[in-house]
Amino acid sequence: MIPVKNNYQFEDMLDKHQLKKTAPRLRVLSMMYSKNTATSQPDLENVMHDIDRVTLYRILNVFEEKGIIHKVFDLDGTANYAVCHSDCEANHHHDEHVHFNCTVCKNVYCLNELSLPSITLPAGFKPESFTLYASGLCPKCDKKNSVK
Amino acid sequence: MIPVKNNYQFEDMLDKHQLKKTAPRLRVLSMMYSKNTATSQPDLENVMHDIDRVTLYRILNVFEEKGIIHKVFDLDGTANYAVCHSDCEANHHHDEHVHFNCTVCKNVYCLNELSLPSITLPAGFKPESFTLYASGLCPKCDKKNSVK
DNA sequence: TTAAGTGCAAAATCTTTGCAAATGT
DNA sequence: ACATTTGCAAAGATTTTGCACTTAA
Repeated sequence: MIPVKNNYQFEDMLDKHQLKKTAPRLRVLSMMYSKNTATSQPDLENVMHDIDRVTLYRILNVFEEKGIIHKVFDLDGTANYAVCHSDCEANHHHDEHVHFNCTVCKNVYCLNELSLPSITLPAGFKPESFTLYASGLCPKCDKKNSVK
Repeated sequence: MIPVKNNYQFEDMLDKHQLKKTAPRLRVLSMMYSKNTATSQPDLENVMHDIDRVTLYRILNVFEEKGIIHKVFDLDGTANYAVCHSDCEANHHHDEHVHFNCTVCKNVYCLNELSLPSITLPAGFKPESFTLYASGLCPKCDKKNSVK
């Protein structure tokens, strides 16, 4: 699990990447670290009405460039962003884990704890990274389903 | 490998799905079966200048609904479509294979021949489908790279 | 003949760009 | 003080919708 972080740690993260510690950036970081699912630009926009749409796009882009978050597309093709493991570097993500996209609530979970089984590709293909996507029912939606 | 098909077979495919055998649909089918990589709407648009942009969107959508093709997003989040295995059904795709996205030519290859190793998800997750995405150099781009 | 499919125009989204004002260091 | 970041307006790009015309069956 990703450990909970406080505001000082978010400020440190921005410092480390030579980013100014602005209110919008700290709020985005805080929101992303408070969830265990990935966040899309619309998710941010729905909550942070006072921050400009464009600013949110720019924050997501710069965080991705710096390796603070990584991008993952959900079943609808919407870009979702999740906080990276400590071993992510700028422009070189180590996001070789499993992404789970719930077909009901649409949330994208990064299952960082699972490692990928190795797989051999046909001759000639030189893979640099792997991601496994699973889709189906997440624990919450599965529970709701069986209760009724 | 997906066997090469002729025009009669494309007409049969449309028949089977209660779709009218129109020229635009036959041309899209023919193009998609002639390649071993997935096709995006822009790909079609670039080649078929005389077919309306909207028609191409609609053809891709109806083919996907009928289970003739399936959608896969590339590294840029662009929707690409690839012809399905015979065991795909309407709205229930069996595309549990490996997708390879080349970082140079951007092509998406469906490696149908590879099956996925089974993987156990954390408790509570009920997966319905899996897809493994790999990205890196495809055989063509790797060859070009090593020649120079 | 008529239901389905296409083309065009226009609307709705989604994302990026340019620039002046505001903010962090 | 100065470079960075933000907000706003506008441009670009992508995808969808409505509707009249055309085509396949």
